[in-house]
Amino acid sequence: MQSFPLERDGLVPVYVQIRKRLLDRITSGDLKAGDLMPSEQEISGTLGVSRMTARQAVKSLCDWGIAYSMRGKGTFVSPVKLEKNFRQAQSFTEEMNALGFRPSSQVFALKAERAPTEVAEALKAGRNSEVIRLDRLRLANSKPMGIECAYLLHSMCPGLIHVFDPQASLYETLWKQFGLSIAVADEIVEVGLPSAAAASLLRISRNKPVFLFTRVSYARRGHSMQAVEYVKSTYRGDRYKIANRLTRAKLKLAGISV
Amino acid sequence: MQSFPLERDGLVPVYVQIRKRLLDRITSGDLKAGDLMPSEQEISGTLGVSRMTARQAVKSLCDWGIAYSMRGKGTFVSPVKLEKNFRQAQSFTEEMNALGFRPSSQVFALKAERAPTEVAEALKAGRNSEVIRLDRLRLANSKPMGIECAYLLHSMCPGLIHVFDPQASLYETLWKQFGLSIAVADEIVEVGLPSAAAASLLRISRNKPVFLFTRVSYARRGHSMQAVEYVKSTYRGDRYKIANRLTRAKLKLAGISV
DNA sequence: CTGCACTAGATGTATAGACAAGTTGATTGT
DNA sequence: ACAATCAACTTGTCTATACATCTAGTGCAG
Repeated sequence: MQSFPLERDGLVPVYVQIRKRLLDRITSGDLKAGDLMPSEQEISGTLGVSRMTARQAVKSLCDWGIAYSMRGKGTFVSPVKLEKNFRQAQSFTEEMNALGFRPSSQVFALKAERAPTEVAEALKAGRNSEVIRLDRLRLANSKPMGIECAYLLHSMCPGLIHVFDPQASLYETLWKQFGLSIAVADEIVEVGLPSAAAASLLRISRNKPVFLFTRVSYARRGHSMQAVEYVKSTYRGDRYKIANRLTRAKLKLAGISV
Repeated sequence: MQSFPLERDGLVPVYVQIRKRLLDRITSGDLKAGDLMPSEQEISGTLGVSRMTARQAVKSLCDWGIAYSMRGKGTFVSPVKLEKNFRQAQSFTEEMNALGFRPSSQVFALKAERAPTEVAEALKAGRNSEVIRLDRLRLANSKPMGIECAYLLHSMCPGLIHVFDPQASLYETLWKQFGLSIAVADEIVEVGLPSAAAASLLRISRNKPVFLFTRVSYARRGHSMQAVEYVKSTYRGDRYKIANRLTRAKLKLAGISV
């Protein structure tokens, strides 16, 4: 643990500073997988904070799966490596940037229309709700990766048609222009064969398997969680794969298995 | 909040009891999505616990995504429904049971062999490690769903070949016979076309797209996380889909995006 | 050498209090 | 009528303490 003093100016909570120091020791390799981390008492004494504050820092690392505690023994660094490319609710743009590819898009539809039944139901909107439809071919390093057909609730982002830059990230635009931050998304993944139009755009033959995604994204707006976006995507099977980390359900006592 | 007293016998922590009461109010519909939950002070006063204990109960609900807090306003029930069928690190058996199907298996290989290079690397075991290979056709309601080819470290489950019941759940056997509890698994999902053998077993033609899973499962044994199982699976694309819940990365301040 | 008791140290739980900071609505002064 | 202020209530952070429970080692009695 570095011993230079913590900042008590109230700008950054003390437990966040402690957590950052612990994370730095893990990412720098000073603390390796399976290593014993400093105990709560030790942190408390070294940095001059109460044990509960030290505990708050350690516990949040455990909540994130970066460490785990064993009663009576101590807290250890989790041996399962942290990998960046586990799919989060991030946009194609962010995902490709994280993987080191250069993302781009070709917009071939951007217009307002009545929500199809399937879309209206998924977004829990009225049958005749107006949506903005955005069809894009997605490319990484100029090679076609997939097609995305997005439906956005017009009421949540009025005027998107006029302010949207075809090369910009949709999620970034939603945030900067409309204050919408996509917090969670439910996604169904299926396999299939591409439609004739999709095969042509993706430059593959129609008998090549593809990923089919159906996604509903939710934004936190004030204190309500609002369905904002419905997307159907087709991605090339030879250029795309999904990495998932599966974790055992946490809840059994409570009767809900999350 | 029910007002009958909490049990202070130390068997069940007080904050777990409080959490259970809050969860009961949510699952029973007493508290609906978007509703304001009782404040920490209110819980503290009503149940006669300290505010920090009440807070611990509320915070764990927030950690699980069941509720969310806003400073100055209160804590609200999260509007996104809890669904049971989001893929966890559960076995085929558990998954099919949860979906209401009747799972079964046909074992067509169960033998000890030297780990192939790919398997040895994934399990972080020596080149000549002995593994147990278990090939199974998986069926739901007697219809073929997929093929799983599992490699298990022999050192972690010696004698599995003799005690394994072909109709039992592998994970259940690992737990009951060897004390191995699969805690986390990393999975790669790809799409492809089935091999001739796979197509025949799955009773599909070779041009039907399939899911290809590659999975490494880890068990917590003592205080170390040990790779135990390497599985390659082929699942029928017309009978299988994946439901994922994607959540925004929590960490930005700390410099790690989990 | 075996086995039991004890101890030091670790996390888990619980309490009581304090202050900071954000929200909301009522009150008060202009 | 309007605007600024204040009061009450919320969550967020931090401290100091206490006891429970589990682990691992030490040492002593047998």
